[in-house]
Amino acid sequence: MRVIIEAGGLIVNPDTRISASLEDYLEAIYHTENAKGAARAKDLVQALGVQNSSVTQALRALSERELVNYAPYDVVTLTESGRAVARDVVKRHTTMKAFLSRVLGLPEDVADEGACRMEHSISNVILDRMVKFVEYFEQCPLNDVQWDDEAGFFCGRDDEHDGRTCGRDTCGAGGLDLKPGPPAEET
Amino acid sequence: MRVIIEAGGLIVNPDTRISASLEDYLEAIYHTENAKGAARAKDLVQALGVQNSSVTQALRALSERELVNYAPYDVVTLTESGRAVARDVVKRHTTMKAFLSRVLGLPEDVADEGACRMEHSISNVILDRMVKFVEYFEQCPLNDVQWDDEAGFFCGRDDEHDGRTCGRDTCGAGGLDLKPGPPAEET
DNA sequence: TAATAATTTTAGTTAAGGCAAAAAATTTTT
DNA sequence: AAAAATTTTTTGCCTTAACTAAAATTATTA
Repeated sequence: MRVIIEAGGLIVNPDTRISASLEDYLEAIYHTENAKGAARAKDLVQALGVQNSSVTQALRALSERELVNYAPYDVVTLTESGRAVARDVVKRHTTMKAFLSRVLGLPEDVADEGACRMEHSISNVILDRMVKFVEYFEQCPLNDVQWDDEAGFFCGRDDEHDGRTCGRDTCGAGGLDLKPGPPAEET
Repeated sequence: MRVIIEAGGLIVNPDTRISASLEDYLEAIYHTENAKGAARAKDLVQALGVQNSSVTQALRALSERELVNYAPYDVVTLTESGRAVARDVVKRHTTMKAFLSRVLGLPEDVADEGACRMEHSISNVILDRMVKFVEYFEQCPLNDVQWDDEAGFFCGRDDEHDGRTCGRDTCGAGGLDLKPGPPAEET
C-alpha cells in the first residue's frame, strides 16, 4: 500500500511530481489549445467543472512552475515544458483508454471515464508495457480475444483449431486463484 | 479528465467514497489483523511510513465512520463494514497486481508497487472485467502470450500454427495508432 | 461616452492529510 | 512500588485544493 508520493497530504503523480489536479488543468489547457489556439479561464471552468477562482489559483500554481504562459486577464498557453507534461498526461489517458476499450472490451465512455481516474497513478514503466501489450494484442495474427456481454471473453478463432476449444465452456469460467498475497513490502 | 469525486480537494475512491489515504489505513489494519489478531498504532506507523499523530487522526476518522473499533491507547480491529471495505481494497490491489505481473509480465515488486498506486482509482466495473481477463488469459488453451525483455511480447505457440508466425518479427513491433482522441466528455 | 454585462481576482472558509514537539498514558525494568 | 522507557495522544502549524462572496477589471451595448 501507499507508494504514492506525498506532498502535504496530496496524491501526486510519481513521475512528474505535480498533483493530479494540476495534471487535469494541463490536460484541459492542452486540448483547448489544440482546439482553439489558446485557452481562457472560462474554458477551464467549463472543461473541469470548477469555479472561476479555482482556475485562477491553478493557473498561478502552473505559472509559478513555468508550465503555462499566463498573465491576468490574458489567454493561457502552455510553455514548452508544460506541453511536455501535458503530452505525458494525455498519453497516459490515451493508453489507459485504449487498453480499457480495446483489450477489456469496455464501452468507450466507460473506458474514457476509467482512464480519467487512473491516468494520474500509472507509472511510466507500466505505461510503456501497457502500450506494448495493446500493440501486441491488436497485431498478433494468432490473437482474437473478444468480449461478449453474455459469454464473457472468448477466442474468435475457436473453429480454426483442432482439439482445443476456447469458447464459453472452457475459458473465463473457472475460479482463478487471486490470493491477497503477502502484506506487501514497504516503499 | 477529472471524473474523480472531490471532497475538499481530495481524491476519493468513487465506489466506497472514502479517501485513498483512509483506504491505505484500512488495508494495513486488515493485513496486520490477519497476521497478529489486532493492530496497534505503532504497526500502522511502520506499515504506512507516517507519523504517530497522523495515525491517531486517521483512526479517529475511521472510527467516526464506524469502520474500526478504536478507543484511545487500545488496539484496533476492523468492524464488519470496515472489513468489507478493506476486503474490497485488497481485492483491487490483488487484481491489479495479478494483471501487472501475470499479463504484462512485470516483476513482482514493480507489480506490487504499481498496484499500490492504482488500486484507489479503479472502479468496480473495470475491476470485474480485469479479473475476467486475467482468468481468461491464464486459462485459455489457445493463449500463450509471454513477455521477454529482449523480444517484447510474443506468442509461445508459434510453431504450432501453420503460415502465421507470432514472434518478434510480426508482433509488438509496428506503430500502434494511439490517438489522443476527442477532448473527452465532461462528467 | 456611459451604462451594463461578463470575467477575473482577492479574500476568507472548509476539508483532508501530513509533520514535529510536547504531554499523557501504558509498559517494562530495576 | 518507583523509575525508566516506550507508546500514544494532543497541540499547533503547514500544504493542496476547492468553494463563496465581494471587489476589480475588461468588454459590450445603448
